[in-house]
Amino acid sequence: MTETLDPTDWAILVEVQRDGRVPLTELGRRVNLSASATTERVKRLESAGIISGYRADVDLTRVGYAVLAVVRLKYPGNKHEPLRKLLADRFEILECLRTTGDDCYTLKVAAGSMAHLEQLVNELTEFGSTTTNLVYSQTQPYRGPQGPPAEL
Amino acid sequence: MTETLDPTDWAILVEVQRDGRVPLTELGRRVNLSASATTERVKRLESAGIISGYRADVDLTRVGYAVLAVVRLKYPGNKHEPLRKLLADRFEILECLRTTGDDCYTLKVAAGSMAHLEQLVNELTEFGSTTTNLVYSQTQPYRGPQGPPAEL
DNA sequence: CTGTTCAGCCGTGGATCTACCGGTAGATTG
DNA sequence: CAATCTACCGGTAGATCCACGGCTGAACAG
Repeated sequence: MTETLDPTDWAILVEVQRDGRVPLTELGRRVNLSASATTERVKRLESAGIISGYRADVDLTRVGYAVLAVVRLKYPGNKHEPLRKLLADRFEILECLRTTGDDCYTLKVAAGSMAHLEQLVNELTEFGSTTTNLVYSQTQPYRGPQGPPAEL
Repeated sequence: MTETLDPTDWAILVEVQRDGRVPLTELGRRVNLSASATTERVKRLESAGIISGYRADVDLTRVGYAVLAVVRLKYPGNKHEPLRKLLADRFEILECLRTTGDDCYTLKVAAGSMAHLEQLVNELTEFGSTTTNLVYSQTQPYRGPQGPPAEL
């Protein structure tokens, strides 16, 4: 459990989060390690589940999703299966966080138009009351951890 | 602008979002295309900005970030530079969405402990009133578009 | 001190992948 | 019809991946 990550591991993590397709030889060059040592470390990070996968980042607006919204869902019941099913079916729901507080779920939703968003929110309103906020802009598409957490 | 994506392009996007490190030859096999044709399409998607990058997914809990939270920030002023600076400095702020509604910003924040989160929220409270919700769980780490948006 | 163990690193060589080339079929245009 | 364009294919040289064995230094027991 207590996998201690040394500075080289963190350097690798920073690099692969920035460029997930960097060849292992080039990665080794950047962190001052041979290709084989780099390969071993990356494989260790992968099989330990620290690197859980690699993914391409797709620009939503350029593929037709002009509208991004944050929808908070106040969900009175505790029948979670129908909601899980909706999440599995509707790929427009990019992310779903279950949280503390009045709004049990916080969703990130992409839609092609306001009409499309309206339809999605209608489906969600089946489950409870919703609060929707449109997204003007997001600073970074995503950003991962760059080092160990501050110790307090 | 109106880059029309055919079903093969979408198949490629789905695959590289699921496995960003798949070799182009294997990717071609999966979408029934030769390696060179696949390479051309991927490069076109990249240079058109549709694929904006590749990144490794790091499991936050396994690298010491035990706490995930959604912080909404009500930001009365319109001096945005100091906030931008904080975002650039604090890598614990994973995502920052500027939205409509009372809460101008919605942030996703990772912390190593409640004390660490408290400190981060204190820094944010310099800018305005905050609402913090802890995250119990998230369905998928992330999910991108799997096809064109519904037409309405 | 000496020998053992082990983790981490390196270099090597065969298999695989990438980048680039020319060639072809079908659609479009003049 | 000829010219052109797009998307595809196959082939090849060079780069990369991957599994292997050897090397080194630290930790440790005798």
